[in-house]
Amino acid sequence: MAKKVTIYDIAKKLGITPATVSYALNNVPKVSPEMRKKILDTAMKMGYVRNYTAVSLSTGKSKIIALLLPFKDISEAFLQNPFYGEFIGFFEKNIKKEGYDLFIQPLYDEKELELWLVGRGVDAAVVLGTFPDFYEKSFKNHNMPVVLVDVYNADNKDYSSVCIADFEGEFRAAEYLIQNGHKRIAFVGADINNSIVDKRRYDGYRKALADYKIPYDDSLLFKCNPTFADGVEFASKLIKRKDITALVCAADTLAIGIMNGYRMQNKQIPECLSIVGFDDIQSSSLVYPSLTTVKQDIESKASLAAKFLFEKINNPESSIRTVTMELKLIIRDSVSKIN
Amino acid sequence: MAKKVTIYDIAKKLGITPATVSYALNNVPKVSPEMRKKILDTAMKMGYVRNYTAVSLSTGKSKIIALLLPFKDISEAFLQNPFYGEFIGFFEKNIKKEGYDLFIQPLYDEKELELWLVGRGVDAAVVLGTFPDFYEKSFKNHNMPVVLVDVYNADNKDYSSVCIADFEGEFRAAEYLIQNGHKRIAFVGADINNSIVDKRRYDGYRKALADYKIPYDDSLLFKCNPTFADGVEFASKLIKRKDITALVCAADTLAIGIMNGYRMQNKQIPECLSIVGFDDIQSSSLVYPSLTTVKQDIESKASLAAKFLFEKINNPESSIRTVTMELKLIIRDSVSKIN
DNA sequence: GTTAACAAGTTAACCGCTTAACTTTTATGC
DNA sequence: GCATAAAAGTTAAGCGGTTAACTTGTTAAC
Repeated sequence: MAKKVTIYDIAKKLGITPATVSYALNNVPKVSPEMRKKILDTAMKMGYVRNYTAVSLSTGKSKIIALLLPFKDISEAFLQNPFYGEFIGFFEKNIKKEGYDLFIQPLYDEKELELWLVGRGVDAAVVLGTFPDFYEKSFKNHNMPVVLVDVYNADNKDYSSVCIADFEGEFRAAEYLIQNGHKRIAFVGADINNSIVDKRRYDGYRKALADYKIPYDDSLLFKCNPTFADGVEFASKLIKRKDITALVCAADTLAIGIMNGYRMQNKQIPECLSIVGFDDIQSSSLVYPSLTTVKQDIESKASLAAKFLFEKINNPESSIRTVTMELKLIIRDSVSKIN
Repeated sequence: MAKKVTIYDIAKKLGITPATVSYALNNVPKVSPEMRKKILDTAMKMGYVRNYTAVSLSTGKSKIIALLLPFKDISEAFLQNPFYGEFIGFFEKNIKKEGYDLFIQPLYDEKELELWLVGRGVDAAVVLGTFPDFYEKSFKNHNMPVVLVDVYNADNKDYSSVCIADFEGEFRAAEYLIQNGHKRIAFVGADINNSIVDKRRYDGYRKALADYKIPYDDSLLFKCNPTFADGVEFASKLIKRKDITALVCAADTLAIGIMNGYRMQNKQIPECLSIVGFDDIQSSSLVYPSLTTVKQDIESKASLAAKFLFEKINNPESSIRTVTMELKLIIRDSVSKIN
């Protein structure tokens, strides 16, 4: 094991105090330019590497940001929705620029969260998707800078947040179907009484129907888990509804599952059913027919989240910021024109 | 900010020394059962959380394992191949059981790696895919416990490793095409002079042709980046080769891209071209037709990697272990029978 | 009845770095 | 020519634990 070089070693070699070395390394203007240069040079020559553990203990700042995923298990996030992987990549780039490192963590119970925030001493947190009460309790407790992403608890006006225009996005999706001549358009998503996100999307869909005077009744609202497998199963239920010609889906994974279910029963898409997804996951352009869907700009989302978070880190008194990002309808081949 | 509770606070409240508290919390048998209970109880009551930073500085062990991805950018891994997300999830579960946390990091240059290993004080590392020289230099230098996953530098007999039976897997893929009557079978992958993995797969393919006395010539070997986009482009080149009836693909992403390219030119798969992929990514079962491919057991891979790593962590003198995992051919709909 | 061994604590140094407060030297102003 | 301030360092305490070495009171052994 190579002996680790400390600021003491550097100080001894130069016949000065560790304090001076520390000041030099931190660019504190208390060291003469010549001395600073000598220190930096010998530090480099000796292969000095700053010990973050010691820095962290001493300053109380770890330069670590925690990213909390809305799943019990990390891989669930990556498998269920490519969104997370992409977001994390962009977000990491943004915080690395500022000298921070990222700890990716799944949803904890209260005790484990405390263990993390306090035990590992993270400086700040990004919360994705879900914001349980015990998060807030812990965050408040430790006065933690936090930014929320895709979180819709209206009562959380205490944190900056960035989310997407679900309502407008789904409005456009439904509108597009209407413009293609569809009149019996269904909506499928998670339980809109529990999922705020899907409720927002549902509302956008309803608004489009209303604006264009397309009749709606509750038989057009379906509930289904947003997963591939559940979509496949749901398809066989939907196929029986001969009146429905188009479907607005709250998630691409679900849409792709449904398409698969139709194919299994030899029903063509979009001839038998026009379908619009939500998210624009990578598979959406790969499946056949490729999926028309509502897309969000993940890169901007990540950089906004980072920006808001650093505002809080650098100035705890800075004001709360909230942004709702625009969505874009990506037109592919899963919608047919009818007359 | 809630005042952090330390072992000093606990000690003061009980009129004892911090040392005793530390011993109690670490289950060192130097504290009477009654005292231990009192300590543990008040620790809990006061909301004590162990400060890992301090522990780390004091013991030199951080309880952090670094996972090094073969990309410059984290998101590349997650987007390019779902394998990484899955592996990480399983691996994390395994190390969490042992009280370790995971730091996911992209490929570094030398200086940044040192900064990590030494600066953050990680205890051990898992290396995925690529093992650059400077990794080895740093690891040797710091006597770091390391396990290699999918790394094929034959000269690295110093580290435990787990990899997959590329040769046998691709042999089976080619054999399956042969059994379905194909005679002109091409292979496409990354440059086999640079990618050891794809060379192994290519060799398996060649062996199958040889064993079954199927003629081979170099016009059957194609080079293409293993990405969706490159696959789409490559398809237009392949379509011109009327003699080729089947294709062995070194990656699913590539295979799916090629399938897409064929569809764009109105060529049916598997009628015009039978195709076998490699990896069994999630999309492979979603695309149409679903992709026949070679699948690996990621969960076992991750738990083996964790096991080998802990052997080294707990006993640096433990012997090097190497495992090559079996692969399974998943038969779906992308291969047709010809006579 | 003395000694040795043990149980249950305590003491204090250490991990590597930061930083407020202090000292010494040199420059500045009038 | 003298007070004042600035520049460049030094000193030492502190961050929150760990742990080897020491102390003290009991118990067991012969």
